[in-house]
Amino acid sequence: MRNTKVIKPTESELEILTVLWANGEATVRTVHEELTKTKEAGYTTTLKLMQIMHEKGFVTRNTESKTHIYIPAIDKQKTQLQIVNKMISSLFAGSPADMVMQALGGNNTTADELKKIEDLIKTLKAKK
Amino acid sequence: MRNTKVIKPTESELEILTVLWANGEATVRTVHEELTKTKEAGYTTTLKLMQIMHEKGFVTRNTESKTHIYIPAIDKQKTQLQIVNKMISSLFAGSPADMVMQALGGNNTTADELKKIEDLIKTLKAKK
DNA sequence: TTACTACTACGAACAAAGTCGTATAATTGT
DNA sequence: ACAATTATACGACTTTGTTCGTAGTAGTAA
Repeated sequence: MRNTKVIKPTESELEILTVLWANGEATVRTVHEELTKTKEAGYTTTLKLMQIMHEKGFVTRNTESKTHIYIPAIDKQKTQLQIVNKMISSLFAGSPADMVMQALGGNNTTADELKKIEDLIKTLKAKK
Repeated sequence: MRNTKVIKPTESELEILTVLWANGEATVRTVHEELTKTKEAGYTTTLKLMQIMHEKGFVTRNTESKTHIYIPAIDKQKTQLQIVNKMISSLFAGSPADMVMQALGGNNTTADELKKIEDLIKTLKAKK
């Protein structure tokens, strides 16, 4: 049961996925309008990116009606995890603790958030 | 005092910087041997990348002897923080805790690492 | 029907990153 | 001195990501 298929969305693809994850599904038009709130982009550029994502298997789509509906095909958590892990290995010499320290040290993390992490660590330690 | 020069090393450049940061300074040979512990790469490829990094100002180098010595020219902490923060905002809706949970949720964290993070949290909580 | 609008498909152009071969020069060992 | 080794420099090529124009088609309104 190898579940180690490497998924590597690009920066732009990630932006699109974020919209799809938030909406469950969306048309190119919807995604495009969401994206252009933040940055410039031509409609056909967004379209093309989404078509490529379809080829890569990052999304599926319903083509019954003329206007296609896109659905994310890769898992949000799993994708996030892969990206974080990659960053840990390329930027933090493989030490999650080092990255966490940057993340927590550099931001004003609320006491509430710290508590959540603490609990998580307790759970993880219990599993060992 | 705007210190917002955007530094965006590529994936490969980050790997090289990590070696330089760890060693303080290094020759191409040293960096290359370190990299090839993890992945395939030709020597001249590493060399070229480091030359480009020099052009970009990511490193300086001492060319007194034939074998050049490369020195990181951008700050480790600052670079890491910048990249981590960008990821937190673009992929984790601005919540460091969410990202940390992803990072730790992967089963590759040792008990030792967990301990370090636990200590860090204690320290942070004490500061509040 | 005809014109208009909204959509998809697709190729071309471009840019950035990474890879590598080759020329050449300095250094080392015999 | 000469061959072997170890460097740098640099151009060319490949791959990947991104952007966009254009053609064609389906639906819509007059």
